[in-house]
Amino acid sequence: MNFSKTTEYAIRVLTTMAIGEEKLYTADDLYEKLKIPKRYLRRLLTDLSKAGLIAGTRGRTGGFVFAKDPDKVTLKEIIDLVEGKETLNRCILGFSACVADGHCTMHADWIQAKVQMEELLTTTTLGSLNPNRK
Amino acid sequence: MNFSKTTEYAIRVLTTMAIGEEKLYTADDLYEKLKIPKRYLRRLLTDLSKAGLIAGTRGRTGGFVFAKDPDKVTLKEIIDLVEGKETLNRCILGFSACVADGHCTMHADWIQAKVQMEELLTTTTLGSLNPNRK
DNA sequence: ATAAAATAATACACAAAGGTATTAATAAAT
DNA sequence: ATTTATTAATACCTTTGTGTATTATTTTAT
Repeated sequence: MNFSKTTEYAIRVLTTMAIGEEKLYTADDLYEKLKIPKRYLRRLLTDLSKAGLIAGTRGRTGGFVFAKDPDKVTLKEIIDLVEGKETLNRCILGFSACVADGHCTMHADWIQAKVQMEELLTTTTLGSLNPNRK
Repeated sequence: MNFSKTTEYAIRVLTTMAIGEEKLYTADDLYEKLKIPKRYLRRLLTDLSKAGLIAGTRGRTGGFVFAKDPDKVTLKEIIDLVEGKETLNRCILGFSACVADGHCTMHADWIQAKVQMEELLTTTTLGSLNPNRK
């Protein structure tokens, strides 16, 4: 029941940028704050800006800016982006094949638990994670 | 929100053995039925028998037998065995560090979803997955 | 213009998970 | 005893996620 480290990194970076006071963050700023491996972080930032979630400007006064409305970016979006869409579209527990060959024997409880998780992922936005709001 | 492929394999093998009619399964039987890569399956079976969930006997009439009461083997046990105990003991979403540095900003909804999942994993036994029971 | 400070791109290195190949050991059937 | 069918053990290969190194590009300050 895990997401990849990269997904974790992405969420931490984005929440930091979406919630924090500052608007402009350099890669080094984020490194100091989050201690995500420097070079890896750089690449992640480039990917996130390609995806349009943040925007990077180069040069001496450059850095990254959060480029969306925090209330409109859901965790599901981020997961889909980093891990690929199929991740959450699989059988309960994330299995690609159902357990008891052919018939899915998962009970209503399971379906409910899964739906609840997905519901949370699609309704939880970066903005809603802000502890200073509540 | 995935478990490893190996965990998936383990659960499929064990449910098959716990629920099925036959008692003795050779590695080839299980391969035919489940199409899990042959050699990898062999190794998994060896691991599962070392853990005491199944018992293997060698020789011409050999094979593997399910060695426990299906009603007493939980999914959590299997996951812990294959992936290690920490897997489920991490922050919500499986993250090792909380999202907004220091304060866990996850709402009660999240905790509830996690608890529900864990509850299901500890209460769902192999026996309870049997579609012929209900 | 030149230097400095930042991102961008590309290629390489490492480790773990997944999967394969080979050989050894065991036990029953003949 | 020999053959056959099985598990057991070990070592290797492949893929993917993670992390590093190097170099190029852009922009501003001086």
